[in-house]
Amino acid sequence: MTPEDLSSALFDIVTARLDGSASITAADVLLERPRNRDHGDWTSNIAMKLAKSLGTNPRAFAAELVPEISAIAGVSKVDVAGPGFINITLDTAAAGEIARSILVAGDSYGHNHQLDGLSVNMEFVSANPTGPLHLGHTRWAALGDAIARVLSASGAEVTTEYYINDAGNQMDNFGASILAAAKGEPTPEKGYPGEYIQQLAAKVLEQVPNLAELPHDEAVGVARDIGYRQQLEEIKTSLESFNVHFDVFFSELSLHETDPETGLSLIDQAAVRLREQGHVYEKDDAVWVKTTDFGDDKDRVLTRGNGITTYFAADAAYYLNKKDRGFTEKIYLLGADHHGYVGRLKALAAAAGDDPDVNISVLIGQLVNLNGAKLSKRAGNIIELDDLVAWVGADALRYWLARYPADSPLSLDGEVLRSRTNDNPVFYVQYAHSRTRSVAKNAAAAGVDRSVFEPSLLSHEAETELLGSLQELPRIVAQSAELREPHRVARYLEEVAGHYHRWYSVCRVLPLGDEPVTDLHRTRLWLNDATGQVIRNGLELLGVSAPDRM
RNA sequence: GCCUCUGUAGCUCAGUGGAUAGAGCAGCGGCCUUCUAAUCCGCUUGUCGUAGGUUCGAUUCCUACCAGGGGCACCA
Repeated sequence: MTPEDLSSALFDIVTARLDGSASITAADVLLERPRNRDHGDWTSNIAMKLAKSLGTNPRAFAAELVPEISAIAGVSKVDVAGPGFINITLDTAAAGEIARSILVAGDSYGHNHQLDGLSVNMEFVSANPTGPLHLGHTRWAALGDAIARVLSASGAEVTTEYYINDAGNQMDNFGASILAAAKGEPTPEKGYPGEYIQQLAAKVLEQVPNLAELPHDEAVGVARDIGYRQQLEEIKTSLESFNVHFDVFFSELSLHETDPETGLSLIDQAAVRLREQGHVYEKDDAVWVKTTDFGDDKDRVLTRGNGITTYFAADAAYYLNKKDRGFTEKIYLLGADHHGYVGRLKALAAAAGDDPDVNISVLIGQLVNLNGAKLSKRAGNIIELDDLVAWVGADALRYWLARYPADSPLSLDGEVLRSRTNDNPVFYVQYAHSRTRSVAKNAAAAGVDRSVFEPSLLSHEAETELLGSLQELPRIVAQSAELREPHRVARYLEEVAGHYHRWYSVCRVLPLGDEPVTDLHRTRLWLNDATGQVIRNGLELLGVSAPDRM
């Protein structure tokens, strides 16, 4: 008896009762875990939802359903309570069966079909390649990667993508900064002052020892190109060490390159396409897109009076490129400092003929600060991602960043992240996992194996609670994917870990002293192992390791 | 001025219309010769920012207001 079985059985009963007088979908027949366990294992508010359209009293309607629900295999008790809740209690064996289901499903337990058929482009981080990843990027790296994982686990086809802003003045400023450092000159105006610039300059000089003798513009170009390649490699390495994977690194520069056959760049082509759709006009020597037709608060410039295209033009070309690659949904994960982009991106999607409510999602996250201090790359007081990882560990950092909703302000406290106490929930969860492993190991040594599984024996209150939480993983994952809120997985894991620790303290898997090994011990080993599987699968979705020992 | 996010226990925060609003921390008090005490058990804490509205029911949805964060380029 999985929750899905119960849910579909309930759905059939309600549908039959309706007899075509009202239509409902499976999603309407929502089964929930009641907060108060006195209200049973599962509860449904379907009677209250339907009472109005049926013109009947919710309690009366619920009461009519009770006999049929009671007849479902594995259901031991059905009550109508309060304004019309239907509270369902399962018999012990039916509830315990989930432990076996989990172990059969293994690493795929929790995966679901909520988003089957959805093709998603998930863009995040996209930091300028003019310096190392720093604190400001950590949240998007952890969150974006976790979102991609829950989407995939829910059946979506996901491509993770990093947009490299490798065009424009900033790259020249970057090159000029490296050149200045190579020559021992002060950082130029609008340049990058960080210590890493010195190291990049040293790399450039290794490859081009006569850099200082080249004509200035050429030297800037050489410093820029070599520095860029080096910096991008370091960014990729940092992301790997943070367990964040990108399928595609997309170069903005490639949007500017002209096709030798047509003489047009992707940006030019985008302008043509938008013009063909009737959304482009000229004013004050510039070329504009009428994004206000699609809800933007002002029109946007594609080509400036001086003939140079804007960053927005590249955004447009990039969006069209994603559309051409066939993604039904383009997700952008941006910081709150970019929230002004939402309107123009949505308008862009609409102008391109897409549905802005379906084909594009712009997720805005609040910024992170560390011990109250905000950091600026330009100011040179950056805290690099690598330093943070080395300081507190990738697991603690990723878990902390993933356990809060994106729109919740977040501050990092290095001392808490390093602490081995309940201040730092990652250890609470990881410890629970390692405990399941050590119990399993000791069980093997004590001759307890999984040769017998008798779920009706899992009748202790702590086991009921634990089983109840274990069966929720699939719906938690589906919900996290649907809402793009992976923090729900983290909060759920903390709940599972709590139930496990409490179970551990009252229910022994191993026999005491000279006690014989019983079927209860064997069956509990199933439950122990199933718990380990659930925690491992959940942590995997957050990109956090599940150690066997701590 | 406009847009947007946030406001829940002393602190940090969960809670996508349900029943008596939760967790961790902090505070006080318990349990280690038996599967790892990084665990567990007990006690204590609320005008869910304010005021209206929507309905069987609102911390949750809508409106206004108050307070705080962020944003409103022919920069990238």
